[in-house]
Amino acid sequence: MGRSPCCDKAHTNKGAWTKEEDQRLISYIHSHGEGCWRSLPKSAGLLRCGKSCRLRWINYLRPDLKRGNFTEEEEELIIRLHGLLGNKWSLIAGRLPGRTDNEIKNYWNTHIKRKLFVRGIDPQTHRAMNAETAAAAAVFTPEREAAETSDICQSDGSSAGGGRSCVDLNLDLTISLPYYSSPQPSPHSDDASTAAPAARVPEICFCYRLGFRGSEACVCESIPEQKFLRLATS
DNA sequence: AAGTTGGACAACCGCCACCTC
DNA sequence: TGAGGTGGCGGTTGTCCAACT
Repeated sequence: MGRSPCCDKAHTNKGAWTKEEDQRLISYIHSHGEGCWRSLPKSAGLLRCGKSCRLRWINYLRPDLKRGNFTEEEEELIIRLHGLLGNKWSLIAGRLPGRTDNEIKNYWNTHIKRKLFVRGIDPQTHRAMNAETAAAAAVFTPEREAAETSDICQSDGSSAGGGRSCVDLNLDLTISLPYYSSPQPSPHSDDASTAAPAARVPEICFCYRLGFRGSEACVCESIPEQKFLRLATS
């Protein structure tokens, strides 16, 4: 006995989405929010698998998606993150606002892989592929690391130990509030600079980061004091 | 002009982890 | 505690289209 199929394949559409299907999905999610993907197609009047709806929304229809070409900065960040995380596309996507794991995965396979090959670097191991290129393309030596880091890091003189802080390269993968190196004013703390690092929280609605949108579930905008509290107390 | 090739990207598939009962 | 349901993830495939022969 195998697992039950996620949907009735005999009565679902496959392939490219039509404009009408997109519109149905968008309007349904706008009025009901994300979630319960299994029952969503039926409720929204779509002849699609729930998984397909989720994928279409996350990878293409979400309003906060950043369309268009990847910038040099994004590309370098992806390479560095891939070197650290491997094929953890969702984690990498989490560090690139507006980009999806699918988009990054595709970009990696079509652009970056080739570029690394040209450089003589194995895209999987991020190491030189042969002895000839090893000397030139050796990675992760302290000197090279420092030189490459300078590309995506900026000197702001505010951080301890050298006065450097990396731009959005927080690799803390624990489930917690994000940490920012530069102090940000917060209504929860009178003096952010004197607070312990763990207590410094930025002004970001975590409901939003979890996928809630505006009026759907989040009331942070109307009650600023509740930012973060919903996650912590629920 | 027609056929072929290859790049780009959307979409699907199967597996896994987590949650609920 | 284990079975089933569900969502999420990564790998792979399918399709479109432009460049090339």
